[in-house]
Amino acid sequence: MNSITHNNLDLRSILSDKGISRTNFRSKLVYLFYSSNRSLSVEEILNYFKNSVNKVTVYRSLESFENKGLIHKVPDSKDLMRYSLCKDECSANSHNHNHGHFICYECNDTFCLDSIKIPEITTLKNFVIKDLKLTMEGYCKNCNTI
Amino acid sequence: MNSITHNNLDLRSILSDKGISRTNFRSKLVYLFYSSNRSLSVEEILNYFKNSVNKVTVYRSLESFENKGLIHKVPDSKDLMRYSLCKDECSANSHNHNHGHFICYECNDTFCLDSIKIPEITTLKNFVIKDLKLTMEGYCKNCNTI
DNA sequence: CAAAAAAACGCAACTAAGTTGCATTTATTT
DNA sequence: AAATAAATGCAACTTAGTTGCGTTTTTTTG
Repeated sequence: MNSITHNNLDLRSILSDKGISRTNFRSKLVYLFYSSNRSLSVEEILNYFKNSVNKVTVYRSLESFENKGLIHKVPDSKDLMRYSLCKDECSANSHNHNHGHFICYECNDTFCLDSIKIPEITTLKNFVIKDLKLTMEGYCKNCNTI
Repeated sequence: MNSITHNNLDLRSILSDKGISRTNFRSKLVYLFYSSNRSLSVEEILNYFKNSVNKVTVYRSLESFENKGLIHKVPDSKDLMRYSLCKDECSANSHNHNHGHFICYECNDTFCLDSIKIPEITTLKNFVIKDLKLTMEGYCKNCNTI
């Protein structure tokens, strides 16, 4: 038995299916993304793996995962690199990012808010909009202790 | 005659009025902001002054200008430090940033879009929103050459 | 299954943006 | 004008991320 599963999902086959080399570290990393179910920064990943992996490997693995449509960049309050698992509608060549993001001050997680549709801007004459980002910060549903 | 003016505005008295030390460099820097009438990055400021000023001085001057309500941070496509002159409604203790920003791919300027009101988010239960940013990227009215 | 090719890894060294401490110079206050 | 406060420049440092390259692991191919 050589497979890692999470919620009946064979995580190691996910790597092969996406065309990502199934190395020891990458298998563990994809497991970390699925089991933690939150956005991850490089620092958080390095802490999780203690010193058993080099930071260069982390950066290159994240880059590869992103290129193959497994994860995507999300905004961070300190403008660090941070990644979340892609939803089904993302693919290798086109990530679906037409949604808002919420960054929590407390847990530092970034939430993709698919329910928030970004409004169409019509009052902006002579400007060509190629990309549009709506980012919120505050306290998320888990950390909101008011 | 010891004053620098721009559009009948005495720029040196602006520094005194805001409680900012009126040094040689700071006088020239405030003039640069008013005369270029665009957002500026540290790199652009250093290039403008060639090597006649130290980067530390630039960083500390920008910090001081911001604290005194003269300029404010604006987003940058590469997440660098970038600043714009404040409008009247900004003061030392409260900057008015409840507006969208547009970043131009071509000239790298960032435009504060006071006309764009950020929509109220009501569908986000149990999240406490403390800050909200709407950022657009593309080609501005000057660089849009279609 | 073994050999060849391709991709991933780790190390060290590097880059870019920004920060800090401290001695010196310039402004402001009294 | 002297005393005080703030700004400047330098060098050294920090943090986040990148690059080159020799070695190891994985994947492909016969």
